[in-house]
Amino acid sequence: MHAQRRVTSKDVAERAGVSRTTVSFVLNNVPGVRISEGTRQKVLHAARELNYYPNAAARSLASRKTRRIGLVLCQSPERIFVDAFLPGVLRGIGDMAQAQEFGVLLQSVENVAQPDAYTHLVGEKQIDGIILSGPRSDDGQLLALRKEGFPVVLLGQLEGSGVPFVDVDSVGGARLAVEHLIEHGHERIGLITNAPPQYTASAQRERGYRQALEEHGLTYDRGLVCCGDFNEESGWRAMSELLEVVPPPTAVFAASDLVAFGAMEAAKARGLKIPHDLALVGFDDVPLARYVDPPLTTIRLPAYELGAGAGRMLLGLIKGEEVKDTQLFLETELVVRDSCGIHEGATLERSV
Amino acid sequence: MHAQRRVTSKDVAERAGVSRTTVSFVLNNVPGVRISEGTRQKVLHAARELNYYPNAAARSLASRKTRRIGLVLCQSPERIFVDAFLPGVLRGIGDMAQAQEFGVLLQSVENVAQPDAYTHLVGEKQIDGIILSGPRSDDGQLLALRKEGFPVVLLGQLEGSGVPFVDVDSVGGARLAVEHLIEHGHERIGLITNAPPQYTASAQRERGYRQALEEHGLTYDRGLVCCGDFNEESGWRAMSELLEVVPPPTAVFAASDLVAFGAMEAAKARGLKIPHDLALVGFDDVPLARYVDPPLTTIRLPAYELGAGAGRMLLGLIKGEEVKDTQLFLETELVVRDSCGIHEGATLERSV
DNA sequence: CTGAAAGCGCTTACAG
DNA sequence: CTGAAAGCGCTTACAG
Repeated sequence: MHAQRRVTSKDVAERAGVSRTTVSFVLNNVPGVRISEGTRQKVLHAARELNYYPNAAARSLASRKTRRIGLVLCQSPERIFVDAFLPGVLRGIGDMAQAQEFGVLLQSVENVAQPDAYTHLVGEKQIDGIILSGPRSDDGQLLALRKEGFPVVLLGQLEGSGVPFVDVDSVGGARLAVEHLIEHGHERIGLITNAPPQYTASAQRERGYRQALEEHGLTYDRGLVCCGDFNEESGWRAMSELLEVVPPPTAVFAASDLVAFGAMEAAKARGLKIPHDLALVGFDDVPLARYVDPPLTTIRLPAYELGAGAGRMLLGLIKGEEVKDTQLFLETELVVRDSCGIHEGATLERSV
Repeated sequence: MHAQRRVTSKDVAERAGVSRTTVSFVLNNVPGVRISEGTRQKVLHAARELNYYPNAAARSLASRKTRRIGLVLCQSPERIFVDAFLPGVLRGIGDMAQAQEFGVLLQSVENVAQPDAYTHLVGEKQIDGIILSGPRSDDGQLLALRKEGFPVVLLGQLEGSGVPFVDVDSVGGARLAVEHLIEHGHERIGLITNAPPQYTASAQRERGYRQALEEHGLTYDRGLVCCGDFNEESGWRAMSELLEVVPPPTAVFAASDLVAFGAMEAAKARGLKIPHDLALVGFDDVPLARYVDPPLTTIRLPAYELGAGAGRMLLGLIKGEEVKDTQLFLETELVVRDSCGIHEGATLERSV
């Protein structure tokens, strides 16, 4: 069907009256090689006239570079959360790649720990580097790749692994949320974590909560901390527990919007009005945070920037540039809506 | 760094004591070539021992096949909507590709109409076929590719173009929504379209609305139809107009959840209780539809199946299989929640 | 500043 | 059932 003799660099060379070497030099803009402007123009012209595209396979084979990066998406328990940010992250990575004329090869993986989940991409030389979203410590391939010196950037971090990453500044984000509550007069602030404490992000968000309290002279009360588990249901349960505490908290920081939604429903089910009877702040700013009732005050994650940051870092690594900062924490932003109560007018009366 | 002499098919051949031809034959399972079981095992063994991966570039160059499909994502005005389904669609495509050992190359495109938005992928022989999401009629490249016989499958349709596609059965979905309302006693049912009528999906959803009315002996009243424009704001405006009509509709079908959210707020702002004073049904079932107040009854789109269907069709086309059904309409599903009012117990009294 | 030639690592007629 | 050899279309020392 679409056979029609392929245009090769030979055709371009002939048309321009030069060698294929020269064609390659000008089309790739090879540094350190000076081509006379006349020759350059002739080549460019010929290429355009013939509608020439260099064959990617031939190019890769000869140059040992693929001009492609792999994006490995691991289906983690945080999936719903990851899904909400995927479009932004994808756009960030895509833009960075495109700017350098790199392609993005997508690989979804059920289970990163399975033997050949994504290393075949490296073995087959399909890609020059990898962005791995949702790294896990039981992922043996990752460390192996790392040891070989293959460029890898994590979206999220793997503590102690030394693998370059870009991640959200979760500690700072949590602190932002809790400080906001403190500044508006709350002193008994409950925490519902986003996930069990073995998850890095969970531990970090708790740390931020703790820091905020301590910096403001409030004591950390273990009894005001409950564990969430990614979904709304866990938020419901956690909030139910918190409301049993005597005296109950006047505000709750739920370190995940999804968990916050469940928590919100639980509070409402007990007849509490949010924010009047209980202030609530979430974390993530998933698209629906602004639609719940009341709209949720939360911490926004920079999805696009995460993708762009990871893309930029990986591309730097691939090019052998000296990447100074291989541990990138991106700042979050407090999005004030109604659930925290500050729009209600008065801030809480200090009760002491 | 990670130089360590590459393992090639020559190494495997030597270790197995056969020629590279034979290695290629068994590793690729070339049909019509019978290799003795002994030889086959020797080769497989050697390959495993050496941890051999065939070089993708060399393979592509020699075979003229890339084993990759391109996924081109166009940033359309429906972006927010597309975003909500991207993860599912991606998973569907990824699963189909993976099953056939194909890779997925992602390309986001600002504007499909720009000259070389994605054809360079074809020119460079990066991919064997394309899935194009959000096709537009002013996309010249598409028709050109099509004419060359390059395998293309659309996600969404381009009427009259003859390009294979998989799409949602929008007409059927809209009918489902409106029939549901009719069956529960409504006779004055307003329509807020999801977008201006030049958009295919918009025209189709309106057609479904009309069909449902006519099949149930209700007359189509132009005065009960207002135009949405993708976002909530347009839904707010449209609902405001509809509520001016005398007598006003007792139910409204908003052919997009986002638009429905705006419409819902507009109705509430006028003091109407949903579903008590006005029933509302949306379309899309975006993730947040179940979280609004009241939870929105809507039409669910099969995101995963759209991706899987497009992947399967494209792979068939690439393999030169006879693809019987190149126009695939996927069924939607009615998701009954609270906004339509049927959970309120009684169905509306017929007023005639 | 430019070119001839080797080589990247496979697949695939062709021959036996 | 298996192998020798050409060829896919580039890049890249090397030479001039």
